[in-house]
Amino acid sequence: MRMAQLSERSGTPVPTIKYYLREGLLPRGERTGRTQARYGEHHLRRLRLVRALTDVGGLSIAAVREVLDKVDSPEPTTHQLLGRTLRDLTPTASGDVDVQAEEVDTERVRALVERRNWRVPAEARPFADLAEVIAAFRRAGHPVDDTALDDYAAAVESVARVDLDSLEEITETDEILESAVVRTVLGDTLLAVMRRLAQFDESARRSPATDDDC
Amino acid sequence: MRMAQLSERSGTPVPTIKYYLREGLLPRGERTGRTQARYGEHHLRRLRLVRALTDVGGLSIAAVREVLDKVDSPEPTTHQLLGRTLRDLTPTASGDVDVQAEEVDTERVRALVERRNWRVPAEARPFADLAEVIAAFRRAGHPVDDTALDDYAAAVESVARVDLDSLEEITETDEILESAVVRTVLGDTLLAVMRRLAQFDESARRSPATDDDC
DNA sequence: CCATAATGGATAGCTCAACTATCCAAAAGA
DNA sequence: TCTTTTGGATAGTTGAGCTATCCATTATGG
Repeated sequence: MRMAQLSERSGTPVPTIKYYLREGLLPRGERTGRTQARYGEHHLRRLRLVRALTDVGGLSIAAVREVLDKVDSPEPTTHQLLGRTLRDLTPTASGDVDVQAEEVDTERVRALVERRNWRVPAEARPFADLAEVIAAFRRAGHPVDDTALDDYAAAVESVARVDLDSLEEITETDEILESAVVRTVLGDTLLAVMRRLAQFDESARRSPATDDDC
Repeated sequence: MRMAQLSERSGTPVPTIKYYLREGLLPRGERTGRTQARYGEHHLRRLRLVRALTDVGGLSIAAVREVLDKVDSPEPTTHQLLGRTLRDLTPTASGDVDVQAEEVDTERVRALVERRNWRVPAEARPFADLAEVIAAFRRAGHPVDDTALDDYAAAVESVARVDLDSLEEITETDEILESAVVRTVLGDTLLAVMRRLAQFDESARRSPATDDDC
């Protein structure tokens, strides 16, 4: 297909597609002439993937390029590569928060990891990220206590089991990484939205009053 | 204290504080002269709150202003106000995603809510949000099945119970709304980061190989 | 008490990300 | 043939989130 069709079928304006081509988010089409090119279903899929990661997942163009580079990497999908890819998907909008966690926060994360028997090294990216988030709670004047942390940890453990189960169902090995990225990034948004629904329900359950509030 | 001290104690540049004052994220200080004003601990707390919500929570300035307006609203903290405040904290980075969910996605959300016995009306904001996220999975070529949805729902139910428990511990009624906002917004980031750790652990648990990968 | 420095507020400017518009030569279609 | 469309290159636009400048006033040190 040509770019116009790619645009129509994906709902993305042609100039935006050209921009993605320039930025390396989308591979070039197959050249059929000096000023002509063809695009296939693969391009359409990739384009829809990019839109999902940016629009719903909230990733920046630069972040999308980074993870797609890994997804396209030719090396086999080993546990290491999977781990490295997931690790770099920091959910903080900017990603490069220069807020440094204090010693006390890092220590709490270390203790949590030990309590949960998590096999993650203290050098792992999300390890430091978690310390920073816990520090942010404290600085905002609303610290989280260890009980809540443990409860949250138990919840994400079951989430992670579902995540890994979903990946094991995938037979095409070259789709595993892409699926892991999509399910992790969009899954963050899904869990956040679902949490609002559950909060809403739990709040209604605890409130004795009539609640016909939309 | 004066603005210079407010800046130093919060780690925020003076021009940024002035910007927040203009944007209504921070109340004006108490005027002590035609070109002088005093700021108190309340301003410092509020400033740190703003930084946490933007830097770590990923909220836009406009979104922060909206939720702070509700936090500052003089009406008592009823269940309705709490629900309305939490409802409007859409986690999607932009918030105003114009991607429309299809009928099939909305129907799946309706069925999920029924299976879980959630007391949320179909007109609630997160209801439509969830349909949109599920649609995004499908369009990206990696649909979620109902089994995963149910498992995620069970996980967020326990998260929501922890959330509401934390709120019940708060005695100062005028702090409940602020705490709900902070715990919800920063909690999204915390859960996402913790999920990475749990994925990392679960992956290591399932992989027979040696994994000294950072 | 006077000179100097700092302050709060208003206004305008800057920077970056994410597009969007224009142009052009070549190719496609009528 | 001749009009339209295409892909690619280049430059321009928009909005968010700061940042810099200016000025009258106020604090402050000698």
